Amino acid sequence: MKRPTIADIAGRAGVSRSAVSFALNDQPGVSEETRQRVLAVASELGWRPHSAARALRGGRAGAIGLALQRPARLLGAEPFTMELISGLESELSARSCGLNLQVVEDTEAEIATYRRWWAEHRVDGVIVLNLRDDDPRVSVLEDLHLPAVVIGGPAGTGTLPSIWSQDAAGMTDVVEYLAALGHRRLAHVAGDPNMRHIVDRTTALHEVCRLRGLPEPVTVRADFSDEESAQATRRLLASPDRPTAIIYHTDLTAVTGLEVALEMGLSVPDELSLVAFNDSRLCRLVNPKLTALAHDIPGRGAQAARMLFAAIEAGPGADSQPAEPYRLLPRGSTGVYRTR
Amino acid sequence: MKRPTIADIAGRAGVSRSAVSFALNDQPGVSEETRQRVLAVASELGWRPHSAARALRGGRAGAIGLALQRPARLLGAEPFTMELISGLESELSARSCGLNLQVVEDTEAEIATYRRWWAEHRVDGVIVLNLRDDDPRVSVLEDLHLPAVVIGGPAGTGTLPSIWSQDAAGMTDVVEYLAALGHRRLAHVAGDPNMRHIVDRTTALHEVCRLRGLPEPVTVRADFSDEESAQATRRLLASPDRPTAIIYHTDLTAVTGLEVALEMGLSVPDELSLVAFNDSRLCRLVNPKLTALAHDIPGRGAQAARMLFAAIEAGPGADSQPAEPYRLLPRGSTGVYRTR
DNA sequence: GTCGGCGATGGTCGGGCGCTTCACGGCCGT
DNA sequence: ACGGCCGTGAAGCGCCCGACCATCGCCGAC
Repeated sequence: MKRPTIADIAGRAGVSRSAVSFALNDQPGVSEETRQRVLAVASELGWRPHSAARALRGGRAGAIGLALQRPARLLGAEPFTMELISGLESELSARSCGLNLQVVEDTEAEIATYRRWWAEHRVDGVIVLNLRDDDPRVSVLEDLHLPAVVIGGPAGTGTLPSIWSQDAAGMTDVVEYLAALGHRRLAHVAGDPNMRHIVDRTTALHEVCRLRGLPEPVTVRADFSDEESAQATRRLLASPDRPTAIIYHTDLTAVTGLEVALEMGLSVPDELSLVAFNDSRLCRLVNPKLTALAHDIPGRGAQAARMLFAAIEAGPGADSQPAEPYRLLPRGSTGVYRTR
Repeated sequence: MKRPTIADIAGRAGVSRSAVSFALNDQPGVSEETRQRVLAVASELGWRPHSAARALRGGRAGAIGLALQRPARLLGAEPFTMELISGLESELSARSCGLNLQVVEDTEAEIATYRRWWAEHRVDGVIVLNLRDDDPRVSVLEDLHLPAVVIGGPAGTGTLPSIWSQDAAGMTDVVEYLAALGHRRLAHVAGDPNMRHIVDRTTALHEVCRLRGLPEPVTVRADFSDEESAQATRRLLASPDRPTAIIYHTDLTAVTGLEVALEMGLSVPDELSLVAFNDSRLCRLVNPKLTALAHDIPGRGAQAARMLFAAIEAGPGADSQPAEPYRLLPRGSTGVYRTR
């Protein structure tokens, strides 16, 4: 079984290759009758354009790239990535555009991947995750003129359009909700403090606490591993003036935190309230169910894809957009603080 | 910034384009000295082969395909996919081969994707997941002569090589372990009974129970959703001769089952033992921790990638291989059955 | 009334994207 | 003179598109 080419179609339809090309691309220059004949032959032969030939001709690669920078064994644990991908795909498949995935070790490798994709003409644009302060990826992508959409921001993305999750607003909602429940000593188990969204949240947390006259909150770092999160929680809860509410930067860390709290004999939510950024089934699987800040990740993926297509077609200079705000979903893990 | 081509290198190095090509591809026909000069210029210019031009020339597309057939919102919940991908990538990136991802609705769409990938020359081969009985994907891939490796099997994969997880052996281990703990009434919360591995497990379960003189086990179906799994568990536990041990087909369904059991006031493991196929952090997050059948999913991904490369290079007719066997990891959710 | 010119229509031709590779051709040593 | 060794030229992968060309109908000039 051989792949048909336009030459095959041209032969069968009794016209030149150019005529076939015009007909298949809805270009003027062929009569309606010829066009129909060509289309009929093409579909009969099951013709599809050879993506490499198109790309070589100077057209699109017909794919976008996504580099994932996470330790391999942790990628699976968080639903975020797959949800984002499924959102991306919903837009991509509508335009029959492929998705190129690459798992990379670190930022350096990620940049190398972008250069490679660019030099090899493999992708028409990329989606950038987890923006950091002074992120070197931004200027590389600008230099390469490789269309890109950053998820994160809005500051620090240079000329690249971005989708910024409203992390400060989300954190503000949480703090006000907890304050309304009577909580005063808050703690924050955060991720990598180089991440833009972590900074935004931390800043907002301290800001709101100050405004409302709450004591200075504690922010501790714990990345994705169970151990770090468990240990961070253990330390927070063992401290003399232990917090009455803890906000976690992911669902996974929050669930781990909950286990630790229960292990230490604390009653949730009577003695300790817990909130997770990122909602997922995980939050509903545990007991009590976790109060969470939910956002529509597939929706954000779709939005990113649409923006990327716009950037690919229209060139740089597109506008950044806010993502849908977080929705606070109160569940069993938060409640009025009861002094004993 | 323009991408350099071999013509640019040829100009700078003062040789012909063919000489450059020979030098860059370790082909004979250029002197060592020229080769070094060319390589130096190439790396100075940051040259990389234009993947489309190579592919057009008749070479490889330099990418493999993975079609994921799952409802979008469920894809994220299970770590399986991402772990598999990270395993694939570990081999792919070593050969600087890309991964094309496509989320599809159903088998029909998946087949259409294979045809498209084939016709568009987009991938050199594909990985096929979740083999079913009389799987129509197999014959399509055979007809297209598109190299493929099936994860699942070994039966029913036609001429395609496969990696077969030893599901029957895994199930046998579990049953014997449970029997040794004194359990006699077993139940099995399984997934889609069209899936090959589900059939293998179910068959093995019934077989072993028969051999050991245990009563006929119950198999009920529950796919990936929380509700189905919860309901299946509830029904099993409400039946007059309720099982003393339940085996779940995924970590996620098992965790849901555990929640239901605790909700119904059963003590785990004293009154009910639970086992999950597929280990993950989820199993360790809950209390008691779940006994699980673990297997190395990234390892399997890597194995699949290696087999696919072999199939791409050597043509069809490669051998199927067993995957690493499941390892039974006894944890807190299983124990001796205590009659009350 | 006839005829050249002209635009529109519907098509063909061929080059070239970047790369590989086959066929050949100098040049040297034997 | 002849066989390596190095190196060049050119073709061609499949597709797109700018350049070109034939035909025809229409119009105005004579």
